[in-house]
Amino acid sequence: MKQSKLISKAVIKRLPRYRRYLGELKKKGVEKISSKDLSELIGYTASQIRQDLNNFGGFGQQGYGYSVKQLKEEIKGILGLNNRYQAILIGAGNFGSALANHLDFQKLGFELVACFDGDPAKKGQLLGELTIRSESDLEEFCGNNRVDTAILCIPKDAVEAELDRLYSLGIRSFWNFSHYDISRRYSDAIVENVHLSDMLMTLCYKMNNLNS
Amino acid sequence: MKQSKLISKAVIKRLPRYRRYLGELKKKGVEKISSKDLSELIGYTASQIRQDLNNFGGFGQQGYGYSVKQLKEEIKGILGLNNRYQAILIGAGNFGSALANHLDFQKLGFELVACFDGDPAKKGQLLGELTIRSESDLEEFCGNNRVDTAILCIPKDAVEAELDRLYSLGIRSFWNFSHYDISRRYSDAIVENVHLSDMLMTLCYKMNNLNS
DNA sequence: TAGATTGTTAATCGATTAACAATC
DNA sequence: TAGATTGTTAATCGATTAACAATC
Repeated sequence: MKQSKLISKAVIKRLPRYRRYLGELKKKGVEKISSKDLSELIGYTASQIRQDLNNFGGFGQQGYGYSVKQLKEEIKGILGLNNRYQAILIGAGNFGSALANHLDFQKLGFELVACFDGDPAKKGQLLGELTIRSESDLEEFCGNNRVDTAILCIPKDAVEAELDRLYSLGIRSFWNFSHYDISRRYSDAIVENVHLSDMLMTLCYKMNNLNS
Repeated sequence: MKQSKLISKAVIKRLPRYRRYLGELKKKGVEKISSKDLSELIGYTASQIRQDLNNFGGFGQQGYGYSVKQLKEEIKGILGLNNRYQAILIGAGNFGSALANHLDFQKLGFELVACFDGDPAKKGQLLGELTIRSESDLEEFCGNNRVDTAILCIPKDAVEAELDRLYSLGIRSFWNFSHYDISRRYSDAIVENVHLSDMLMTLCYKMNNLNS
């Protein structure tokens, strides 16, 4: 991995898709693949694939192609999926529960180490393998454990106060399911936003504009 | 709204954000806003805002700015949020329930008219205002009701068979939470993908590459 | 009228695609 | 060696930013 120059956002967004398709190829026992064949599978141009991969180093071999296994590992490394960033879940409602139950955090570079909910009735309940903690135990937990990331599954109105708490506890990385604008308040925060309603609106737009 | 030329994807992706901020301004009672002021609020350049809006028509007034109320309505119209596209939910697990309970479909151009789940034990249970139906009632329901969109909240392995069924029932619009590649199978399908694990990987990458 | 701010054209920047020499 | 396919440079395309004339 060379990666001296800055990698563009567009490239980074494509990396998980590369990883996914390479994983499938590997499962099928495919050992090598050319940019052309991968192109047909994944839906990027062969040229773009070679361009993308060469941001990080020359993983291929002229006249041969790319080793599926090696390339998959390289991309894992680039994405940093071998990390175990410790994440806490804030809000154990429908969305929070869905994430906790269905995402394979380990494969994604994270470990879910705790979840918190403001509803006293939920305290002590099980969410997957975790016991739901009271919101008020947040400071104590963060004092005793390293916490790298907070997953915010709480309503927009509750985010600002919660964010201030988390930030003051040293947390700088957020996976945000609300529409609250974290980056505006803390410019040094690392934020990934999931705006589901925006996505559904985009689908609505597409449906409206089929013939164009 | 003129919209003779084709609107770029980049512009469309920004529209929901415009709508959101304009909604907030309207709530606060703000009547007009200049591209410069909106720029500081929303985080796009003033130039970009004017460029974006002029794809659809001259909504502003020189020397004055934009009417918040009018602009919000225009954007609603462009996105097509006054529609009531009839959507059905396939899969009433954690994610499906989260969507059904927390999204305001009416504001997003849709109406959730039914939900289906393969688990017989769930049949008849309430999900919000809807009663969960059996997967096997899908054909009958689609025969008696207009269905514009299917929201796929089922595991990847189950998607292909289900997709074929839905497609054969005439459904061409999909909100897809799995990693199954719908567009590859049906090139005339309108698809919006939500790849949560890809997003989390992107966050992982960002955390790894803070200093660059 | 003078000031403000749009609408729009031109300039810049970035990302994708095409081409091809390098090389396995 | 000949064929295949990469790595990389150059060309194209698209999106963003800057500039400014039009105009409210």
